[in-house]
Amino acid sequence: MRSAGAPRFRRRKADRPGEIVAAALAAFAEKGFAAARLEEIAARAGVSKGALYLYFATKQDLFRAVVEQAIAPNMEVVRAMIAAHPGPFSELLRLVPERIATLLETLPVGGVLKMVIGEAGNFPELARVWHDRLVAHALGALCDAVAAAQARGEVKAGDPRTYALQLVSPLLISVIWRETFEPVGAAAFDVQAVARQHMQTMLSGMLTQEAPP
Amino acid sequence: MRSAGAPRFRRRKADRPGEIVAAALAAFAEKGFAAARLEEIAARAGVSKGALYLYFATKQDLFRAVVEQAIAPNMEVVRAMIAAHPGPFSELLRLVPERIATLLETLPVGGVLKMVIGEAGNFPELARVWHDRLVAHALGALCDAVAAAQARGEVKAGDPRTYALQLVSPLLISVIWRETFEPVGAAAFDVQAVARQHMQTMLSGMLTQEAPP
DNA sequence: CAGGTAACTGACCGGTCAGTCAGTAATACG
DNA sequence: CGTATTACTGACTGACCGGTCAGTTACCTG
Repeated sequence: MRSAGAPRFRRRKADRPGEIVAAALAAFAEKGFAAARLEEIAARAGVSKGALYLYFATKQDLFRAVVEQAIAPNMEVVRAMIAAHPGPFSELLRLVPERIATLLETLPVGGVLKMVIGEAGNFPELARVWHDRLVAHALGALCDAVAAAQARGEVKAGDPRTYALQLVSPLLISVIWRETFEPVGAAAFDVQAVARQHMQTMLSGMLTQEAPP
Repeated sequence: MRSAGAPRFRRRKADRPGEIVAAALAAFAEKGFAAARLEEIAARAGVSKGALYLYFATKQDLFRAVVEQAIAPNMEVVRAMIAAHPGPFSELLRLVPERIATLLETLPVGGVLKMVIGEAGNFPELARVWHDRLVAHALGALCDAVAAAQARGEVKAGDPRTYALQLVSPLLISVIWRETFEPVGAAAFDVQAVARQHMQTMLSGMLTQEAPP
């Protein structure tokens, strides 16, 4: 006995997985793995809890899918970054950080980062996926760029992997800061501004001679 | 009917809270708030679960106490850092990072950091305590030192708060890296080495003139 | 417009765990 | 030594939540 024309649900097998993963990403990023409720994820995705299990075997499986999805677009970014700048190191440093900063502000990297850090202890294989498929690639690429610049005599001696770490750390901490302390009333860091100043500092700290203007 | 001289437990009201908090710190740092079991914390502290409730009203209360305790020794570190180096900025930068690195390796800062980042969304008031009582002080002190050095003409123009962020970020990321990716087989960063190289880079990046040897 | 298929629902189950409390035993004290 | 006090124990409870499944309903096909 239901009013005509308003079906209780629609059958949309193709779209469900994506919608569910998107809802799960939001929930996990907000609350972390353990505290996120499947019931709530289902509600956000506009389905019942049971429907989740038509597409994902377990909560961990869903988490895995979320991490995978959160990786894919970022990987593309990394690849693009490498491909675009074979030129002199000073030029790379001038362009890349701002681009990264923009992406960190656009994609929900902060939430995912928080999640990976927070749950790494309990779900090591997810930390492994995140590391092997994304972090290692990105760091490796940056590392190679630094090493190449050193070989060309542009950059001072020093461990290239550590240089890579130095380059990205303030941006990552800015994002973590935003997720952790801003909701609590702490003053924000403007990721763009941090990127600019850090680039400036690192340029004059790493280069063997003053960069051309 | 129990063998003589071996009491089932001792009454040690004074020592219990400290022991329980220490056990809880270890458990929370290892597993995070939600995944840590009160039963296990009690066992580590050598008491039954019921005993926890003689000293702490709820699990959250215990978490609060852990955060508070984890703050205290670090606060002392911050104060010492400020007090010890009114001298020229280059000298401060030469000594402080290595000292910080040592402390990051000694105290269980990594676990606590992970915990605060991971649970900030679910327990905002704890992030607030951590920020107001520790992070803000530390960052503020470093910020003041930078600003003073700028006033003396030692350090280039730029936002001092951002400079402070740049200075500490790689060390923090190193520690987070250790907690997150090393257990999964990722290559480690030697925090000491990172501290040395970063100090070097930042020195020549921030100072208005080459530092005296 | 049947009849069949499978996407979807939602009440339910079993396990887990924070929190309780009646009882027990260690100590303080007279 | 006896007795009062209270730190402490551990079996228990109630709520919650991941996961299940019998039933329901949208949609497809002839």
